[in-house]
Amino acid sequence: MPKDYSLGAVEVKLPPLERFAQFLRGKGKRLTPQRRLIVEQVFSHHDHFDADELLEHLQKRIARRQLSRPTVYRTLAELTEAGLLRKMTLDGRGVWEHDYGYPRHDHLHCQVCNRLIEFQSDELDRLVGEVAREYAFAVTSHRMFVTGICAACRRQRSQRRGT
Amino acid sequence: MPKDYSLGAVEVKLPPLERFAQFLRGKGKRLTPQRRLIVEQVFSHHDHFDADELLEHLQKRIARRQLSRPTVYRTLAELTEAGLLRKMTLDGRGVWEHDYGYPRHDHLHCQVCNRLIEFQSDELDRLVGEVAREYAFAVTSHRMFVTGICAACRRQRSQRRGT
DNA sequence: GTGACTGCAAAGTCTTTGCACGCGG
DNA sequence: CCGCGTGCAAAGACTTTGCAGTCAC
Repeated sequence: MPKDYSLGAVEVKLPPLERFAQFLRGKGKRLTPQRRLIVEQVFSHHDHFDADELLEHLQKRIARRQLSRPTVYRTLAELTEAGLLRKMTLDGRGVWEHDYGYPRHDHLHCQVCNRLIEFQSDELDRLVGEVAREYAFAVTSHRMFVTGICAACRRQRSQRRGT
Repeated sequence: MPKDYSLGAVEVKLPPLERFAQFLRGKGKRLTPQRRLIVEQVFSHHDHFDADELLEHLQKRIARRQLSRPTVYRTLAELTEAGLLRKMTLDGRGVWEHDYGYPRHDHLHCQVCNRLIEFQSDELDRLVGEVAREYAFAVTSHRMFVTGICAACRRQRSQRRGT
């Protein structure tokens, strides 16, 4: 039987927005309409996104002058600090993904369609620990990106070639 | 016996400069003093570096107006295209490392001293292949960064704490 | 000699910051 | 009503590009 690399779920006590509200309160910060809007959009579906994509989606929902680019960056930083999001860098630009309520995972990155496919491997985590032990290295986290061509793009390519 | 995660060597037919000269000739390009200088500096020792560090080192060797920042970027791109260097992105800035004559490897990244420690794991490579097969994903390459605190920095920290 | 290469200056891309007004708690 | 948060404009960090003179071949 092939191993299962798909992702399970993680128990979560609070919805993201409430968790964020809690975090903000603890810091004497405020839950503004802008912050609320961003959290709702971000957690409305599971996806990876950059600041531009997020801003674009949000500006379909509201008037432009209710949400600016700096606020998007500022709020994404806060959500990351709060542990709701995880930030990574792809081709030199920031990309965020869900962290809160989402299990540890790594990524296959399709260089054709740019899609990120998530997978989980306990064996990989174990291996990281093993290597780290060898170097007396205290692991905080790890990031693995496998670059290549995804199944869908491979199919399209072979069709175009007529093979 | 603990496994060996250190790096071996790779057979190389030509010194880096000659290999680059070959590459340039094949493209109708020229081996200028600037390109020669950069290759010599880059391959004078094994290290990771960004454009600034490289330029700084080079400007100790020559007058400033003999080597500009754009030329550094342009040459690094050519060396990468030629397969002599590999480029990665760390905290949003470009970092290059030797590729030609150097085996595949992954990195431990110390978040205190910023050092990159290289390690090699066949098991990791095997695991990547296994996951990719599961997703019918055609692997081009992979990048793994383990973030944490290296042995040296851990020692310093415990000394400062008096433990 | 000629077209590739260079330095310079300027532009580009993505992200962050200074500031004065506005509003959440 | 205090001071955090916002949008705006501008600055910043890093990298790339246009151009005219220069040089490798």
